[in-house]
Amino acid sequence: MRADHLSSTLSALADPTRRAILARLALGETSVAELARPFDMSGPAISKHLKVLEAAGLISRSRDAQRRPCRLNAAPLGEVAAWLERYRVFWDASFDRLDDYLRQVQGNGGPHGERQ
Amino acid sequence: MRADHLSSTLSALADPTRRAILARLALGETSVAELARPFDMSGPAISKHLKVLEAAGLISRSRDAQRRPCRLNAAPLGEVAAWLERYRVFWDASFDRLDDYLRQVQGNGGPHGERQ
DNA sequence: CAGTTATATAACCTTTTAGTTAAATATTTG
DNA sequence: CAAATATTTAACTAAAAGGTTATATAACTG
Repeated sequence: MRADHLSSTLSALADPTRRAILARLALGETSVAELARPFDMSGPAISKHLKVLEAAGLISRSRDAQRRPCRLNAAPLGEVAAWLERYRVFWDASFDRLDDYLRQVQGNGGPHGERQ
Repeated sequence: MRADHLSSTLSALADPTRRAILARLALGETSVAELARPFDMSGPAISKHLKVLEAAGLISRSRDAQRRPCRLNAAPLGEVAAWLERYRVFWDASFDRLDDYLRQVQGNGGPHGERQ
């Protein structure tokens, strides 16, 4: 398991089952059984996914009779978004054009740089 | 390796070495050797990290004599940001307060629900 | 063309991940 | 308290991840 928080958050998110669980939880708190329903997967497998999400701080669990309802804790997603912000300029279309411009000017692509 | 694009992007990002490589590339295109310099890690290890980043579409490589300079390709980061947007409301402070309010009103935390 | 530099691949090892089934635990209900 | 329900833990397996060293490839340089 990785030490830093951002890594464990990203690692937890890098699984479609876990992202689907978060999407369900965005609709509201619910039980493990209901979270498991959409998946062709054993209960213990879901339980492990929930453990990963909990370890990453993305969900928290309470108690309701036999049920252990889960709820979304989105704070770590905010940290991911904050990390991503530093790169926003790189994927904005305006920057793509800026980047092309800089490469032309600086000639980093060589004198015959692909003009597109 | 996971099938969907978002998963492989998040998986590629879930490693501090690879994120550091991206941070370096945000300063501009550079060689594998220079990317490797800050890390106490063999060349092949870095080469593998670059392969993971390339497979996720986060970098692309060109040729400059013996060098294979890498450059940042931030488009997949944009996809991550787009995915995250759906959750922004959940980590904004205003929502946290709204959520507390809803729990009090609906009594989901039980009649003696933790008031704090 | 021999040597050097830069990088990639092969083969291997260890740890982690993601799943399984069977058994244990916690809680409610009759 | 026995049975039922909801979930977790244990033990196991297979595959993937992340690292290593040794070797191969590609391109330049004398």
